[in-house]
Amino acid sequence: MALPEGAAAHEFRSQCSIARTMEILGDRWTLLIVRDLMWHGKHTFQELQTSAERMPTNQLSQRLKLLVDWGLVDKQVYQERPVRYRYVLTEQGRALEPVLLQIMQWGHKALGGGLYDPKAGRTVAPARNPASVER
Amino acid sequence: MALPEGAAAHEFRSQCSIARTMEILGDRWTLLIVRDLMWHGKHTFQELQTSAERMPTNQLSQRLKLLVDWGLVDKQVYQERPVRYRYVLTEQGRALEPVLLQIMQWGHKALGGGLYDPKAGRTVAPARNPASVER
DNA sequence: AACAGTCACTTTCGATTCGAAAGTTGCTAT
DNA sequence: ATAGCAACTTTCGAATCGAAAGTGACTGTT
Repeated sequence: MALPEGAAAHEFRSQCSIARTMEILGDRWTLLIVRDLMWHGKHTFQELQTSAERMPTNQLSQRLKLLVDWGLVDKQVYQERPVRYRYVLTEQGRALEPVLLQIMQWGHKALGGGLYDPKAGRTVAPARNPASVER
Repeated sequence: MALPEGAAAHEFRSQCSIARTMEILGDRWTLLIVRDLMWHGKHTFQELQTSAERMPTNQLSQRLKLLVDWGLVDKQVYQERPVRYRYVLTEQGRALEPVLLQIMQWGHKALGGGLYDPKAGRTVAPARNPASVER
């Protein structure tokens, strides 16, 4: 099976799995898109951009394109006339769930962020105010 | 116990633990510093900057400052005259190990990166050429 | 037929950040 | 005096970011 275009063309700067991953996911937005696709039932451009963090639309557009190129996301037409698109995680993309979970755990403990339970589909521990975060 | 300065002053853009974490670790370099401090015995500025990925020294300097501000890294003087510094992970910093491990797993499977075993202190699966990465 | 609305983007542009290289500081060693 | 090293800092052009406005294809309403 062939690589997605974006991936095939790319020369990684190092052998390290972590470095390689950071070349794809190492920015403020990309993992938030993955989070919304994975857990929050957001699948259209509209839904993704009206998400909590209000990412700029040009960034969303670019990131989605990259995620598709890397084979983490699939872009499907779910309606013709007018044509509308739905973004869905591929198997590769879904494989990021343990990464998201670990990051969430850390962000919860260290930064007082909320804790979401994917199985229950709801937040099980609300975020604390940054000012009250203790070490 | 008080928050580290950088953290106390900061207003997160969202409640989400993942979004908060990405505000700190969401760039190409920061996690690589954490990786080197955690697993590869690199603790001085010199050691960190001659690491595989050759990060620019101004970035290294900035990132280290932020990591110290966030309380993930401790900067210690290990030698006076001339004064020399050693960077060490705090407990918060060490708590990132499961995150690193999951990212490594994903980067190995999805991008053909190498697999390092922290307990054994060595690479247990070498990186594959990007061109040969299969899905 | 004209006009408002929706979705999915793209364009623009000033501000910020990045990265490569060179420069600085404080000290030791010859 | 000169060279060398560690740990940065400065410089500066290039790349990227973010906020806002604009575009195009269509539908639904008057």
